[in-house]
Amino acid sequence: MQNRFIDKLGHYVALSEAEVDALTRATSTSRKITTKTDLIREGDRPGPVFVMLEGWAMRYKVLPNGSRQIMAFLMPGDACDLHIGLLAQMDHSIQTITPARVATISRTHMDELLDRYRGIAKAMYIAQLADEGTLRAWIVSMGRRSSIERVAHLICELFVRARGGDLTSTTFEIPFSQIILADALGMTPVHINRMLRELRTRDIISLRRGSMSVMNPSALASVAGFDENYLHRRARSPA
Amino acid sequence: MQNRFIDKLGHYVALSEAEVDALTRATSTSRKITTKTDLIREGDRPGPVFVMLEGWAMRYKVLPNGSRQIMAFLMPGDACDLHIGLLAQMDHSIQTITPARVATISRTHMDELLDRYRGIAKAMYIAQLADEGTLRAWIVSMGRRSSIERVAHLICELFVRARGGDLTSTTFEIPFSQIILADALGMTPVHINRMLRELRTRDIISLRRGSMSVMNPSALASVAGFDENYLHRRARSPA
DNA sequence: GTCCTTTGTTGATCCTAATCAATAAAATCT
DNA sequence: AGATTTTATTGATTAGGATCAACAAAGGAC
Repeated sequence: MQNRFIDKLGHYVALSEAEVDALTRATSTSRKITTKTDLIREGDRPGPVFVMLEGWAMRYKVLPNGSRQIMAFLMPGDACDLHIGLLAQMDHSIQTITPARVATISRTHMDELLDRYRGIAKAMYIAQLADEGTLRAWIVSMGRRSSIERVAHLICELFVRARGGDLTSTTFEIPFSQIILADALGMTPVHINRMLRELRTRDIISLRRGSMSVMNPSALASVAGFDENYLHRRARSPA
Repeated sequence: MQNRFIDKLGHYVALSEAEVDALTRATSTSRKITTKTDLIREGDRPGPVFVMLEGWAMRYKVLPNGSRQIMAFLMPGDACDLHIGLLAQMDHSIQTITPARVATISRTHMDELLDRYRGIAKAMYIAQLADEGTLRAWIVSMGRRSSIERVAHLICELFVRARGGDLTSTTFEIPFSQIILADALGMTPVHINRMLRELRTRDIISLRRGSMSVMNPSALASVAGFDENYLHRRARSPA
């Protein structure tokens, strides 16, 4: 057990000892970041690749009318786009949701790792494809699911991403305010509150201020119509 | 002027002659595909990379209740994910919307191109990042824009992607039925029809059965609140 | 050419979720 | 500790878009 990032990549691909070492070195220096801190802002020239070692963050955008839309959550083990450095400017911002510990890998160092270690490259490409699948799944949710299904689906997704696909395990805490949830799902905090109340009444989740826990994962998956295939937790078997 | 794929990559990165040659060879054999044909289906093991040379296609998913959500449009020059072959199974389907001509590049050939030609690799990574930006922009639209804004925003996006960023150019035809539009924007065909009527009444677009044309791009952009930065049409300048 | 299916169009009604509003309860600040 | 801000909660009302329905028009199939 190294760190959450190496764990996650190692889940996709069996990494060699040299690869684990290289990743360990690449993420050995990290910064503590306080909550609600922008790691990078829309319009900025992209810098290094960020790796979340502890804590949560979100990708988001604020529209001219002031409303905010969250487009992704980053949890421990997640990295932002590996080739991000190729872009002229960021099209969105990234901000911490909780206190966090973040490692950075420079663009040249990242390129070197991808070049030199096939296992790392493969694992990171799979991670990127899984992230894209997640974006598509959010589009499906926003377009074709009711509000309570959307809420349940997002919670399921986070649960599976954090727990490694085990929907049967015990409770799991998500450190989101209802405002965060609203801005991720394209709803109002008032309506989120009502949908959460409904799930709580059915003993599917429990709520504390600023966080919630899953009590009954299978009931939650049933409300959501959750199918986890888009998270691609099983890599392709060797042809 | 080779084909739309090479044009598009060449827009991101100045390709060497050898790179253009390699891409020309890689896309020299192509198939004609009739409209409404699945190129690949959800659950399938991913095959080669598809390159759209002519015609349009869409990524979509059908939910258990029968409703469909479209998550992306592919137009001439677009390719599906370059590392798609790494996944165990597709999490969505891809289907042609019009008659199309499609080239395929095998996984091993793709890897070879990325390995050998830095310009191709860079251009394709930028294209992939732009696709991700597009997915995020769709999430923003679905979450935080009104229905008429959503319609206008999608048309703007397609216009800019097809025209190379020139929002001032003349009319441009989009070969979508209103049903396609509805399934892309998470709305009903009835409501799409009303929003299109509104745009038509204002002389912003014109409609024919099965397609529409943009008459007044700047008025359209104004309705949409369109900011094209997410399409990343300008690559990073050399540091 | 005729039949049949798909797509487009409009009107009437309903319902989900937004908005408006007021209060409570934490959390953060100084 | 007290003041201020943020977050959660509930009720009342409104509105945007869905649903239901009916028909027209175009395109494909045979």
